[in-house]
Amino acid sequence: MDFKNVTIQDIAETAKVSKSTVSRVINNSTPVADKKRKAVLDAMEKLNFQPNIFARGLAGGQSMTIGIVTQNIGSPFYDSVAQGIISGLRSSIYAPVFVDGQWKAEVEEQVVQTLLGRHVDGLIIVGGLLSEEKTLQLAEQKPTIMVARQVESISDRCIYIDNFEAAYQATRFLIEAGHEHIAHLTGIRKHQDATRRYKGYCQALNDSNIEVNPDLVIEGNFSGQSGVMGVESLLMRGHSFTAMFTANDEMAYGARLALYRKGIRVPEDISIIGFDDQPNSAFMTPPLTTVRQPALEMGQAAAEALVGLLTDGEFELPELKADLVIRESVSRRR
Amino acid sequence: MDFKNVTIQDIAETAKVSKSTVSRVINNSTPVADKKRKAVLDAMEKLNFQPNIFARGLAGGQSMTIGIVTQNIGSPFYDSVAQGIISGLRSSIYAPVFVDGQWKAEVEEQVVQTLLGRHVDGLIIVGGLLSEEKTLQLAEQKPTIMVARQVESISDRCIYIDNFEAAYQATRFLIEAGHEHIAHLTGIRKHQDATRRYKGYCQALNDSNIEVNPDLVIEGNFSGQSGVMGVESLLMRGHSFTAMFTANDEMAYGARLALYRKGIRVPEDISIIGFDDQPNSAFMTPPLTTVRQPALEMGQAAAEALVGLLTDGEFELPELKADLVIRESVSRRR
DNA sequence: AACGAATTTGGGAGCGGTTTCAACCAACTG
DNA sequence: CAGTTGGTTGAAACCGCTCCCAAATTCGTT
Repeated sequence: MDFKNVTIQDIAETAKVSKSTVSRVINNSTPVADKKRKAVLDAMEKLNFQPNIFARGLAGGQSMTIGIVTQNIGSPFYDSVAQGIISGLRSSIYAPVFVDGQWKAEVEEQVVQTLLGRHVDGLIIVGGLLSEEKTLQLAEQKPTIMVARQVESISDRCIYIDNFEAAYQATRFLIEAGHEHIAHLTGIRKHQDATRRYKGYCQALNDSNIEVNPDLVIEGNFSGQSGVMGVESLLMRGHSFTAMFTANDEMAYGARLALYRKGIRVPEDISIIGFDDQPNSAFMTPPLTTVRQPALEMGQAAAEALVGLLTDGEFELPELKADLVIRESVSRRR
Repeated sequence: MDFKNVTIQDIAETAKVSKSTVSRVINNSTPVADKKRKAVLDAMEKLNFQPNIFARGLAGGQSMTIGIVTQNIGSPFYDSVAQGIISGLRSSIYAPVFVDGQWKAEVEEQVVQTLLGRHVDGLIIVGGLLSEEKTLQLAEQKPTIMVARQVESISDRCIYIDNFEAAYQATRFLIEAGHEHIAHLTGIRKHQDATRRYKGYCQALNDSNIEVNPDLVIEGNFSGQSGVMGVESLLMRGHSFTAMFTANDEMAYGARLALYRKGIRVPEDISIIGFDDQPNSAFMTPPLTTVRQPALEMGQAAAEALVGLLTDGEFELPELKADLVIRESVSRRR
């Protein structure tokens, strides 16, 4: 192919204009006579010109990249968000750079620094543990959108679903199916989402005049393993229950396995409802009833909003809602 | 914090040397007198200097980034590889940039171009459909490592497990457990891995003097849904079988669900063995016996090899093997 | 026809590094 | 002690692009 890199200078020469003019047509920054514009465009086409991103960054201060901080790319939820971001960015000039915060505040701070060091033009932070203060500070120096996390002071730049409400609905669904003794496996306490889901669960019970039984609430950590342990301790405690709500699907899988081991049937003996609607949940046996977070949409909306923010300062974040996907893991209690 | 960006010039001034010298201590390119080196280092420390990546890239031609092409970041296997790459790169000066090829040759070519346009210093391609010719061409112009894919002409730069062998072992395991009628749900035909796994399955049967029954082989597409459809057609065809080997875990989940729906027990009536050892497989009911691909290790090894290649031209790719993780989805046939 | 205003253009100074090249300096040789 | 030698150092060119500023051109007026 082309051996030497084609520069703006080369195309300026073949189009018989100055490189300033070339730069202008590339960036649409100043009107250029149609004739020259065409000449430039033709030359670019002919020479297969690709602007050097470093030179651009150096001179203009724009990197055309946006940094994305996720927590644990490996988990299905973060994946879907990432996919959404990718697709939301596809038609823009921005390319995503992903870094992983691993749900550790120090790591997260460090990767953000890396991103800043790479002069990303904007930031999307998915979840995470960054303190409100730091987040705010960050958002002030760099266009930032938060996904799946609510930060008071910049709530207009956060996109998230109402975890409290979603958990409330899930629990309510169980109650309406006739369940009264409903266990709950929580997520990690310091995760905002986990506590909101817990509160939604409590509220739903209260609203139906069912007292929250602390013995039926077990703290998990969002892992499958904690799901099996949760069920084991629940069983050990001896309080009977006919349904359970787990703070994510992963734990539901674990719970389901533990139950299987004990020969307890799902949903005949115990109903389970999860949270997230991971792709695999449709293939659990029985298929898991769960709360679907519109992860893909969230990512996409975040990306589009950020591009808007970067382009003309205008952006809009939709109100996304979680909804219940009803499958077969919940049975009606007579 | 620091308001204006600190440049090499600033630190040159406070250290009372020329910027050339500063550049030298940064890159260790030319010996510098200990005194000055220390002065420079101190100044860098004091001013919290961070070299401008664009300037570096422009002047030196190095971007300190490496491009990673995955297929469908969302799938567990690719995720694990990505995690491995991230961790393999963590201690290096290189930062990863991920792009998604979506298992589509055109998309893949395009994202590779994007990467090249961003002047990545090296490339890691995970899986993918790029033609051998194109791959070769790419590998010549940019240091490249292929993961989970074997390309003849640059096989020293590929890291993959022997899919044929792994499938052979899996099938053999079933045979040794006394099964003779073993079904197989294949992956997508044009994926190299899928056909190798299929061949391994055939070979294992042949070596045990069991004829491959075409009616027991169903073409799937690696999705859970294709797993349920696979089982449905298998059942429809009416040929009895007591075990099945699916080309990945996802399909095993689907198969398991379909069986559950028909009231067929696993593993009592039918044994299942999968491939990949996805994190969720340990929580299938019953926990899935499967072939573990050391995805994380592959990613890590690839990253380290690439860094080696980039640093001093030396690299080494370990021989990684898949191994069987035996859980509870296979039963002994008397 | 002449003149000022409004638009397009081109020139050139950066952006912040790397790298070549020549100058410098101290130590070593004969 | 002059002449080398080899290791350090600084000056300056350059990487490719953006953007300010002034020059050039076009246009509308009087």
